[in-house]
Amino acid sequence: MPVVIDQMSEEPIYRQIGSQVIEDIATGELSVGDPLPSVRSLARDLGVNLHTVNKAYAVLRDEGYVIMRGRSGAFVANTGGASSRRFSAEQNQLMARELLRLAVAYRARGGLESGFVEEAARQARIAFLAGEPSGKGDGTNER
Amino acid sequence: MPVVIDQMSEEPIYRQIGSQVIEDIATGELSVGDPLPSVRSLARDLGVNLHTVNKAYAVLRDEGYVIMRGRSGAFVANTGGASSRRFSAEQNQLMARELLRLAVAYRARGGLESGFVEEAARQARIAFLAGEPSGKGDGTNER
DNA sequence: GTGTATTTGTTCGTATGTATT
DNA sequence: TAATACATACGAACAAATACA
Repeated sequence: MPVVIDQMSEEPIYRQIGSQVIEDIATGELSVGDPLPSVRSLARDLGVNLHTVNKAYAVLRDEGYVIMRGRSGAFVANTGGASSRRFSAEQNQLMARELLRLAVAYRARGGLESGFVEEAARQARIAFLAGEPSGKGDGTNER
Repeated sequence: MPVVIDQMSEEPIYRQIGSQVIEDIATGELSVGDPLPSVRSLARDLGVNLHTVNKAYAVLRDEGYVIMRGRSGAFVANTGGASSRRFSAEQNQLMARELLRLAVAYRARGGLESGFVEEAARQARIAFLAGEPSGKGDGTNER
């Protein structure tokens, strides 16, 4: 996957990298599931900092072109850039697993099924009550 | 014990394995005392490294779902988390935070409050469906 | 029983992406 | 931009348990 960087260009380097990766996907040079070079190796080849490549990859990920895994690196995603459709099905399945895990642990502590459901309903009320999820994720503002 | 791994998922592989083992325990497919596949065999079946499976088992052990006897393998412990049988307010507060986090994320994906509560109730039903540990002769012979 | 081979979990080291400073 | 620490995943080598002739 040859990538050429023009240091004199006005376009940011991370954008140049990203554009060329998208180009390769479009032309078919990169297929779905293909691995991208690691941020370190590509950064070395291009003579830029690894954060520059990482930035490029992160943007591509946010745009839905690639997916990134811990050690395996970055891979071409199966969406041609359709960042909008962000697999809610997978997210829901993941959430279901988490809920089951919590429920099993709750039961193991001696809790009852009704107690778990009630607690879930209570937290749901809090989550959907807040007009703006300002502090996304964190739940220290319970009461 | 069929385990399915999604290499493209954002959830770490070791977590995917662990969640599905918990699921099998909750549904009764895995009973107390049942041996889990060896880390190597399962790793080979899944096409991942043995350390990934080992990590999954280690987490399950720390959470109390399984016990590991050196090189004899891993076995299902007496009902998830039974090691900490006491009703812990601290644990429940942690659970509440998790629930709130899941609910907020669910809402962010466009879900409704009723949908979240229903899903929680469904998972709770599964979790409490498994056979109650009828005071069996334990079996946690440490060492 | 004994020696060998296989299987198993463990230890050490490495590579990678991410977050923090 | 650089440096660091951390979490995830993999590979090679090791030591204990097991199986077998």
